[in-house]
Amino acid sequence: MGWPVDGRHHRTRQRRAVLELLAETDEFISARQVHARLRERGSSIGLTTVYRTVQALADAGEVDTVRVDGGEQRFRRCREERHHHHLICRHCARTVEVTGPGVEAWARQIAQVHGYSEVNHTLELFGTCTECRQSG
Amino acid sequence: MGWPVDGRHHRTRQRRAVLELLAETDEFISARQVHARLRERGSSIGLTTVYRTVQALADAGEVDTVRVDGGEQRFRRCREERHHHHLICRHCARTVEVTGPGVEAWARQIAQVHGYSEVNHTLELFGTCTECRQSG
DNA sequence: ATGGGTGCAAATAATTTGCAGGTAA
DNA sequence: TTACCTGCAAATTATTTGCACCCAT
Repeated sequence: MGWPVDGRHHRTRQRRAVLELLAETDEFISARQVHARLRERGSSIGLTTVYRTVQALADAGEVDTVRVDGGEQRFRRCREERHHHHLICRHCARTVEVTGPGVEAWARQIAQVHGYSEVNHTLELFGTCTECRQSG
Repeated sequence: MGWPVDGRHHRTRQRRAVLELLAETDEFISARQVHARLRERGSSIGLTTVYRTVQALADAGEVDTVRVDGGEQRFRRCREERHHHHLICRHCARTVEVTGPGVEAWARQIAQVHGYSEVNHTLELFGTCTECRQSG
């Protein structure tokens, strides 16, 4: 919950590194990418630790996640506090956070009509960004 | 494309079996589940063939797919011709097809504002259905 | 001290691919 | 015939876990 600062968790070099990398990265990246980028810049860290760290951050709601085609999970630190969605470039993964005005209310209503409770939803937009369209 | 009836593809016992099972199944099921259910009812079929068949159907747009938490992919034959979304029970996978009136237009507009082209979106609702709430 | 953290190697899990036959058209 | 199809075994890919050791508190 209170991760990454909460009494029972240690502030280690590895976790700081992952957090820093995510803080300066604007696209959704996979655990393996986090691992690779950290190694490139000389930071010694194990892939296992990266997996554990990003997963913990996701569980704590500190980062958003999406599943891409191959079933791979990708992570991104959220800027918005409030609930929001993402517009993601399918080529470079450049991401914009957007909010869906009617969506939340619509979802609640639809769920109620069909007798479903405790609803939540996933909504992601995929497209080709300006730069990728030009270079593609 | 024109799958499952299109000149260059054979109508085999295995494909018919997968198609039939999907036709009578109302929840999203995984390739492994398709395989298991077919075997239960005595139909001999290889897991590989199931994977290839459901994937082909998905590519052809004959079935919808969602990714569940573990990254596993699940398939379901769509009833609706038009574009639609799903309200899925997170316990039993019972599914209802729903349409999001404003969502499509909203998505197009958001994408345009940010300069993204060729947009599509994924939108799924997850909740607990009436029956599962009572028995749970 | 000591309980959480780390990372290697091995285990899982989902899905794909190589290849030697089968079979629909 | 002749593509296309099937299925086993082996390979891939993403992610998790066992475990001995390390370190932040």
